[in-house]
Amino acid sequence: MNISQAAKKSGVPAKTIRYYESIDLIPEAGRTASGYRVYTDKDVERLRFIQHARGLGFAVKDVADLLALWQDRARASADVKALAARRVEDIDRKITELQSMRDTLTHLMDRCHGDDRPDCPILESLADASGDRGGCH
Amino acid sequence: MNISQAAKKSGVPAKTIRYYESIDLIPEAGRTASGYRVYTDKDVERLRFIQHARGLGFAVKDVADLLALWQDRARASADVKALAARRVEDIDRKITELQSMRDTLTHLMDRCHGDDRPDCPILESLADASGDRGGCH
DNA sequence: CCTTGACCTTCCAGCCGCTGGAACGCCCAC
DNA sequence: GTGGGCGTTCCAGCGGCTGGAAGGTCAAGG
Repeated sequence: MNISQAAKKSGVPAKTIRYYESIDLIPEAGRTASGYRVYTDKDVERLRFIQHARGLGFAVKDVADLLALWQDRARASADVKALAARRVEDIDRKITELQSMRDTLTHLMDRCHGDDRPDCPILESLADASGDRGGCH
Repeated sequence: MNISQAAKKSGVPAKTIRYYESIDLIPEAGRTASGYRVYTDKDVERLRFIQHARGLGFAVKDVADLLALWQDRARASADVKALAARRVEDIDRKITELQSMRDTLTHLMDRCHGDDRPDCPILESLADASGDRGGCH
């Protein structure tokens, strides 16, 4: 199967497949006599695995680790779980940060009348903001 | 005041200040005879404004818009509020996405015993994952 | 047999928001 | 004058692709 079929089956765009090959996330694909890349169902399976891991937000480097564990029959599931746990920590940190931004913004928006007059607590807060976070409760 | 003092006062690293100048987020700084950049308290105020807006996750382009509104005495606070509202929508989308990743991961982790045996629902799910999201309820 | 158009290839550039580093100049204290 | 700590410029790289140019290949239709 050629690259666009592999792309369709795996959900990974052809350009991205070539990119993954270039960074050695996937092995070099086979080639036809004329130089076209050729993919097997196994390759597609690997690409789908990558796609799912990326969909959970794993960095490409971590995906490489996950792939290695996946291939390793002697793996310890604890290693996989540890990777997942770190990813969850990452996510939690990000959610907390976003939530804090959200709180600040909605707090300021509540105080902004949002009409055609120039007075705006949002801009005032950006200009003042004595402390970085939390502002003024 | 020179760039490192402006950096200290504003919280924006010197390199980043130069970068902001290069992308025209801030006007070209004044210069001494020998070519050193010179900053006023007003420049620092502007940098602090930028820093706070970035801290709320506004893209640099949006920060430019916020700066323009800040400078514009005839602004409508509604325009500022609209920018903030779009930012909140953005944040909500991201939080939702992260939460969904988190849910999937913790669900899988609960099912992974995490010992030295190789069996691992996390890897199995990445390999199978019939549907992209949600997996298997 | 030739053309057309859809595929494939490579390589280079750009996105965002910095950040690091090289190679150089300036200024002040000792 | 010399050392070290500032400043300057410019170029490269991070992550994870994505777009586009320039060219080769392939199958179908005239």
